[in-house]
Amino acid sequence: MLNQEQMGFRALADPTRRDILQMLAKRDMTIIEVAENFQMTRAAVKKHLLILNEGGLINVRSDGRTKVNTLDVDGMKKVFSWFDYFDTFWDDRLSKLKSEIEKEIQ
Amino acid sequence: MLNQEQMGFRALADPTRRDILQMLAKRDMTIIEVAENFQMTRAAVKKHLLILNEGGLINVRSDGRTKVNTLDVDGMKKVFSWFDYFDTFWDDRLSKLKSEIEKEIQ
DNA sequence: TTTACATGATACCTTTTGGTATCGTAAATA
DNA sequence: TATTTACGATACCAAAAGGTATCATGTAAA
Repeated sequence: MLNQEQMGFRALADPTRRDILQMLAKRDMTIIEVAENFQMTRAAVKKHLLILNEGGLINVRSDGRTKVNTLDVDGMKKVFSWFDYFDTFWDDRLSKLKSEIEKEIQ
Repeated sequence: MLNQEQMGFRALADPTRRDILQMLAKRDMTIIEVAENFQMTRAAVKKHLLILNEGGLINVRSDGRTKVNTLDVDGMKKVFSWFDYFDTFWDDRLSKLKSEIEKEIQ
């Protein structure tokens, strides 16, 4: 098995899966609800959900006979934080934040 | 051809390519210098550099008979900014950044 | 000019990926 | 009980990904 970081990035590599994440950011959804938004079969959607789960980007909660897919915010953060390595290059974003915070502090 | 966002995420999906990006964040490198850091052939590294270039994450500058690979900061930012969609979930990261910057300011 | 060097390009191979079709199962419900 | 309904699992397929081996090319240096 590959490491968590790799599984996370792998999960993000597919446009369908990125779309699913954005959908789950709005609200939790069953696999059927997710599949309604795509033209592929439910089986294909299921595979994407599996990969998202393996990447730690979503979780599944049981509710009776239905299963609800939810965004895993911590998993998302972990992938997101890979970019921290490049913080020195994000100057304008950082300085914007910085000036906002400076204002806030005063 | 696929869109730029997709090509960017595709480029980030491979661990070798993410390593290359981190190396180029430290300093510009020729393909030979990059290849010294891996056990695969130069041809394989070349393919990775191509995909990184197609994803807009690196640029290549000619210098005599050598070619120098450089990080494309703007391209990196574009992929990075995909995560903006999830800003509502990043609260604690923002506050962490905030406290770091506050320390810096003092 | 000749030779060495840095790089690119192509053919080929194996594994992974993204998809379909199909079958199986457990829980609501008529 | 019988039948939907929500879901999972598996076999299979075509295309893409990641790698090697090999050959070609342009530039620097002896």
